Amino acid sequence: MPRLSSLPYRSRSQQDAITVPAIRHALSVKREDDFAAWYQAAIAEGQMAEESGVRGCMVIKPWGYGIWERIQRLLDDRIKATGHDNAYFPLFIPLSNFEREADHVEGFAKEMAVVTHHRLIADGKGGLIPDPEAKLEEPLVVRPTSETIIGDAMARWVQSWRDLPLKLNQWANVVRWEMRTRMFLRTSEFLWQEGHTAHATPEEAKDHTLTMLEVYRAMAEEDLALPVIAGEKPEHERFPGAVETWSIEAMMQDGKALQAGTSHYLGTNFAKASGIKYQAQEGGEQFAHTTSWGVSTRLIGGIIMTHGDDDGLRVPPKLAPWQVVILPMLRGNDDDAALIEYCEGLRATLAGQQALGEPVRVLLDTKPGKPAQKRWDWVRKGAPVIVEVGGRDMENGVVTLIRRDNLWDMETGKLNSQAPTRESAGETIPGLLGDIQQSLFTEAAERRDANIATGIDSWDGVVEFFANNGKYPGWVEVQWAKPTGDALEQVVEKLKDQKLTVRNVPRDATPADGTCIFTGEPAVERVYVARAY
RNA sequence: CGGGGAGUAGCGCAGCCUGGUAGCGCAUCUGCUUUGGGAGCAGAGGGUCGCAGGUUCGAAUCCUGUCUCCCCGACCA
Repeated sequence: MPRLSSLPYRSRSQQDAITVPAIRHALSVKREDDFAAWYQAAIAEGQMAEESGVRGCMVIKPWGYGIWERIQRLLDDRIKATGHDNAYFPLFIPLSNFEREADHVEGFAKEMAVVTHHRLIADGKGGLIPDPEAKLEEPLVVRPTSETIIGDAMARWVQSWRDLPLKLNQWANVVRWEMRTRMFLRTSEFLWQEGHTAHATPEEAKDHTLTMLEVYRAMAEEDLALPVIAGEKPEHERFPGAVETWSIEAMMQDGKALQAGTSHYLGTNFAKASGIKYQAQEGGEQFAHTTSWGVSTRLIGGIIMTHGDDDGLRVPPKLAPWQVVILPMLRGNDDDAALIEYCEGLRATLAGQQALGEPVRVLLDTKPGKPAQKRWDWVRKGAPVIVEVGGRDMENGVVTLIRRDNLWDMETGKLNSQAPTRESAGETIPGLLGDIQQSLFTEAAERRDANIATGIDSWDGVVEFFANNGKYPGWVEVQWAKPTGDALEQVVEKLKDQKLTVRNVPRDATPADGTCIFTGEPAVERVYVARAY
């Protein structure tokens, strides 16, 4: 078994930090001490979101929503590029429509919000109650996902083989009445994208399921700097009503797995439930084969727990609403105007350039306030590059530049800063943004790879790994015989006792060559086992 | 949904046991000082103590209910 040091203090430079005089970090809680509390502090201090007063629902603040808008834009481009059109379907689904697919009902029935009345009346005590006279003939459910209502539309829109494939996507909110919620990771209402397609053949539909899985992998790794493992979910983790469920799985800094996106091949289950039929080219009526796939605001939780550090968020440049924040050290005197003008020169230069394929998003922050306070606010929010400019910088024709991904000088315990000339900063910052995007990915990928144990060939070995590998143990890759039915249930129970789950069967894994750690039979595939969110 | 903990100023908390009408630190505002930087001094503003009932002359404090958050469990594309 490889010897693994505990997360999140993985990198060499961070380990060295232990010998340096105490650094005054921007957050009061450290990842190492209490990861859950750190996560909440990072969200609050990073101005991402706050509680709303409604169970499981959150207010996403401008900085957090700005990151979601960036994800939307980048992913929407990828979805359009793979031939999908956006549409919008209703929030409310008639109960009878929702009832049609049996597994789907079983999967979601216990977490539904139901609308039963359409009017309120005074209760005579100064309050309001649903008007008993205004009870809906048929209750409406708030969508937990839209397979059934989109299936209903597809049944109308698909008549002929010429109507296929039908490739739709919608950006929407959905509601699932969760028992236990966590900001971004599991909220009762969340924002997401759900793609729905119909195809003539199972081959084409399965192929498309994998196409979208690959879109998610690329989006996660290239845009979010989130290394993921794409693979198939085991039978018991399938989406209700799906024939195959695939996922991308990411490792958080506490070693837990986060399912970051899913893509489902639905067979003809929903086509049969909704009546999505077409006249085949060779004659005869056929059911379409459908797919669905989605990613949600949960991705933001993944970004926080992957890139965040003890000073708050570190937002990958591709996602940062502002990639560069210029902070003039305003003194409230006559010199300020010249300083702002000097900064504006850099702002205009950068705004006219491209980084990572788009115009640089640069903010000249002239909001009143103490410069140092403003700096730490942007550190906590995770702006990739912070440029501070004081009077002496201006005299010398330079600026003071801080990279959020490399904040501290570990030798001295002080902030790491460079002092390029203003002209040089204008030229190098676009490239620097690309470097930061890459360095965040590399750091996360190295951390993940260092914390996946391979070669464990027994159940006892797995138990030992999770028992003896510190607070943040990571994942194990093991081989199994892909049990089904009762045999699978026994395995799931065994895992549950250790708080473990099977994550997925990696798509690009080398073939199994050993024995199943659960049954001792010849293994058929490799799976990842981990604690999970 | 079960067990535990918690809701008092923007944030973090004390006060609650032993009811008498709210306090500390940070933040905010004003003034002065300071000025390569997460400042110092002085003064000031801000809270129907989660909400609703009850007990009481009087409730942040005691009782009941309820909402929300956190942790553990069950559940969870």
